[in-house]
Amino acid sequence: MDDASALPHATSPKHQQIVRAAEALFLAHGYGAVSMDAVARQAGVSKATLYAHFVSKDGLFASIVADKGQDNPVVESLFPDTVADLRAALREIGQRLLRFMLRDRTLSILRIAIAESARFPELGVAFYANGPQKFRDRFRAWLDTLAAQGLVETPDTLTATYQFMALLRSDMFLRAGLGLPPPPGEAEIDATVTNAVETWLRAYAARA
Amino acid sequence: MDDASALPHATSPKHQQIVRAAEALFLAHGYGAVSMDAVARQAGVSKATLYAHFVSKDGLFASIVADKGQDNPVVESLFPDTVADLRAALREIGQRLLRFMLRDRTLSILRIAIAESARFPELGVAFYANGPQKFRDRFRAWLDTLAAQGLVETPDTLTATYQFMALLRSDMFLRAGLGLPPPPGEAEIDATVTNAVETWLRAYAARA
DNA sequence: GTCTATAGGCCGATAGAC
DNA sequence: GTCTATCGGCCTATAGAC
Repeated sequence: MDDASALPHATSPKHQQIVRAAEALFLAHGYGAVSMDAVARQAGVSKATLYAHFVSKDGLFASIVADKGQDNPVVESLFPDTVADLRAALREIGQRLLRFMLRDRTLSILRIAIAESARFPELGVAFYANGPQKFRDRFRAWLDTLAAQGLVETPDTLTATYQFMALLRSDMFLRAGLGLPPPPGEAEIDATVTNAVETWLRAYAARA
Repeated sequence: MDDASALPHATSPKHQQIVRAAEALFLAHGYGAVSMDAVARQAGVSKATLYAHFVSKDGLFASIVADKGQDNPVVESLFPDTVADLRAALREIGQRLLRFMLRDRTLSILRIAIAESARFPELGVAFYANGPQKFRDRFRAWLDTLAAQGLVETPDTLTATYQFMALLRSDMFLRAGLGLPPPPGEAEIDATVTNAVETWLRAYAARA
């Protein structure tokens, strides 16, 4: 997003101050509610300096949000080639994914992406590609290896993947996205994962 | 929200023009992106008239959104006391609910509720209560009667309800909420409903 | 590169005539 | 009740000194 030939280098201390401040403010309050004055104040620089590093508010916002969602719960060790206990493996994956989806940071990015999807269509695309799509592809590939080993039975591992993710979200993801109190507790998360895994296994576990 | 003793009557023609204009603009563009000038222009009244009917922009927005989400797909005839074909009944309910959730109007309201849930916390509560919660309660009551008849088997009809709704949403609800192209097609909706019903039946249909 | 100071515009909200 | 006209403020963005 930056023009490296004209704009200061991204490793400059003030640049990083600006990025940190903008990230915190945009994620917390959204695009419209954050002014460039507020970003400059929080970053401890003048507005002119801010505009020396980023061409516009749009540009600043886009460069901030474009780099988000890079972290995700896809850890290779979660998807072992050989599985002794399918139920336990699914629970571990489910716990990891659901807790990631319910993190404040994840929900903040989701809210921004949904709220500004009309003004910045690429936001929705980036969020989906970096988050759900990345997990979906990795999980589906894992299911394919399990299917080849006869551990799961389905002609459609893509649908099985979508359903696993949907069962995990249950209604907690919607409720958390809407900011409904109370926030999900440990017990509720554990129970949702267990229920999701049991229902999914009834549909897709090999009938021995 | 209005002070009936000081503000013009809600049945006034100009009042309705304002409400219609504000509803269209807020749902299409969100709270921050819509100015009172724009509402007045689209309604064909002056800004002073607008402020004679609504005390502030916040008040206008709240009174608009508070009345949304009253329509929902809960139709009593969808939940018959006796069910000859459980699969067919679930498919009919699923088709109805999923198509409702994917309507432009529903998604617009959802986006607004999520985007402005920080500034207007009651928005998220109202959306959830008028939409998902209403369907959830009605569907669960229906499942209870089916369980009493031995058609479904579960000690936890609430979880079974959440899972049915989640399986229907699959990932289409998230994708549509993020505005990702292309919008869901007929074939995709039909297939998602079928897959949801089949997976749910494997988990909860009585083993006869 | 960074600052102070400000241009120029749009915003929400109101005053006052009719 | 409805209008025209306008206020004061905050916004994005920039000019000019250092």
